[in-house]
Amino acid sequence: MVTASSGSGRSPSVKDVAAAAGVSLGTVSNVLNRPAVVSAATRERVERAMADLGFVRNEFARQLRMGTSRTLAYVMLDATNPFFTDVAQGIELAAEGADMSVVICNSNNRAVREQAHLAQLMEQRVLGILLTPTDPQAPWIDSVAERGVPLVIVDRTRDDDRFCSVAVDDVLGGRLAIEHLVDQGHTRVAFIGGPKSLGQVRDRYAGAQRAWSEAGLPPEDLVELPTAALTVAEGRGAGERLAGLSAARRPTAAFCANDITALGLLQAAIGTGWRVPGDLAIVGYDDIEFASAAAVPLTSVRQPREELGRTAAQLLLAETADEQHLHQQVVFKPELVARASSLSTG
Amino acid sequence: MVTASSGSGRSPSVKDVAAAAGVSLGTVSNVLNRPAVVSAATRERVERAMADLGFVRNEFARQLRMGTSRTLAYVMLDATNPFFTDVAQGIELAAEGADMSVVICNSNNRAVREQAHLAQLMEQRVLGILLTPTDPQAPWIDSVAERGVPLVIVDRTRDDDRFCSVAVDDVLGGRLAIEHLVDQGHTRVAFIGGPKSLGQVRDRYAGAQRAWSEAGLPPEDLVELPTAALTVAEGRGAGERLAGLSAARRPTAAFCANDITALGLLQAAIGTGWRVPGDLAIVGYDDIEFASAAAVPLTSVRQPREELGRTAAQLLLAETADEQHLHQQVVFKPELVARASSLSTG
DNA sequence: TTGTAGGCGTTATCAA
DNA sequence: TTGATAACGCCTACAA
Repeated sequence: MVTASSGSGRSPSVKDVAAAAGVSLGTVSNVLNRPAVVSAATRERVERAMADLGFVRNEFARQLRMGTSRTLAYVMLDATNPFFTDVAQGIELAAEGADMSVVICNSNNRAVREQAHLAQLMEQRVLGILLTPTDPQAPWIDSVAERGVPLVIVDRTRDDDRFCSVAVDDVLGGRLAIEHLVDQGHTRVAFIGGPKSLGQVRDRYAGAQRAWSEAGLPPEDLVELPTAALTVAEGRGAGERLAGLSAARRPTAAFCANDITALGLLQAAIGTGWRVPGDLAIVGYDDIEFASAAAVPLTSVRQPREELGRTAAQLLLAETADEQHLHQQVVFKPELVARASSLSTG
Repeated sequence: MVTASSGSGRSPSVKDVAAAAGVSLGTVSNVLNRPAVVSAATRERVERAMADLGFVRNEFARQLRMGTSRTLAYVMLDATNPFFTDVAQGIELAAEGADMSVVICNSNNRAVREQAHLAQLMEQRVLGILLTPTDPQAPWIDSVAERGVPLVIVDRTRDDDRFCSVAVDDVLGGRLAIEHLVDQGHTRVAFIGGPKSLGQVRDRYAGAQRAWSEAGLPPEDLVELPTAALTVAEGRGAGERLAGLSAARRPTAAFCANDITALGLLQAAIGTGWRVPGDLAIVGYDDIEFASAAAVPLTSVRQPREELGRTAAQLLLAETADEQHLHQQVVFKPELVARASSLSTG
């Protein structure tokens, strides 16, 4: 029952097992990898020896010999952001289905960490890498490809097509939000979000503007309230700026570039005594778990997060399997989830 | 500039580099591991050859030879729970400081996944394992220790002391919440949470009861509203049950076993038209990011999450370094963060 | 300062 | 069905 290994200097190898079972090393290997080929009696003897010794197969030696691993890696941008954990979840499910394992790394939004992780993963000979990059154009991403390691870009896109990528159409997302608010009869709407250096913010705003002008509404009635970041505090601040406007000039609805900002705005609105959506309708973006848990359940634009991860993993697996693989850029469509914060009770 | 490796069957080894640079294999190894010992000229030649060939050191071969890895693993219970991602963050920081790398696995609350991860990690010869177990008493955890792999239990405790563990004192947390509400003058309070099969719920309730009786208040005035899970919906449901009570019998405050439940309760309260904290004071638990973003910022009990992870990693590193290591159970104290949802204005 | 040789634990090939 | 042996790529003595 108790293992012999505890206390021993190094863990037992196939050689030790072979000696203990009184068979050759090759037979032990056969028990491990092609049990059918070895007789029941010896197999049992070997298995008992393995159990007695507490044998654990050494993955390093195995991979060295085999030359190929069955491990994918996901280098995520921010492990504390629920968006990415859901993406990771999708990746894991797809990998599990293909009998692969996944190692998750976290760059924490720092380029140096990303580089370090990529270097380490290449040394570990992972089969392929999924990456949400700090900067999609960064040159070190190319060097991964040059080393022959398949890489798929997740939730970002690149100008060229040297990689597969999966992303969500943020322009469409912005459009959906505004079309919904226009449908609800709003003719003066705030766009709250920033900074514009974020591609997501730019795209969502662009989609909003396009939908606005297509609705035939004057550009100046889509009021931009820029924020320094997509945080609760900035959302609250935007709410206070809104409160400072005269009733005539004040928008009757706001589209926030993400849910966090929208929650801040909602907090400010309720604090001011506004009814939501009566005095101010609010639409967020991301449909985080807490959007529906808000005091007034928040209308939001949902991105297919798990599916994003699943698809990315599938593209990666396809690329590892097929040498003559053609890179493809998959773009998912977001969808609007309408809740109380924007639905005029009527 | 362009690598020679792309397209070649297998990636270049030290031998290839040696051939390309016109030196011996040992010299290449020296360039890699003891650059000081090789002359500047040859070093440069070797380095150029490595760059030209796109050489990447094979970590498997390296570890196999060296016999020891510099990798820790954290098997987390639920990657989508912000609590655990913060713990993971703390682990990563501590590991980074000790020049170790961390692989994160996710059991998704499923015992079979946990077992599979543990088995795989042992095959990968990780230096040590941090684990938030699905069941702290599970026998397969012991078998990790029997194989001589250090393991630290995170955010759970075991009856025996065969492992180091770090956890937070939930009994104290429950006590803090109730003491705060009693301080605020409440004499009829609801405890909302469940199921009791969760140790956390049991402990928080026990602490609440203890503080309540120590305040000299009659036990029946700490009203238990059990829930089937710690979800928004269950919190909302509890709110509706509260609304069904006559004004005389209705508690003036509620302590929820976690923030998610508290947010559901808050939603119901605002929906019913209650003022918070005027008609109902609310205290949650966990101090998740969105507690402060709620419509009425939520009072909550905060656990030192990053510190939990950091300490766990330090214990693990100590255990790997010291053969005669004594296991210790570290218990952190939570703290109450008072916000508007429980602070009587005036 | 550089080269040579042996072995880490595994798997696969081939012969018995 | 089993056993012996040769790699896999790297690191470290030790020899030159």
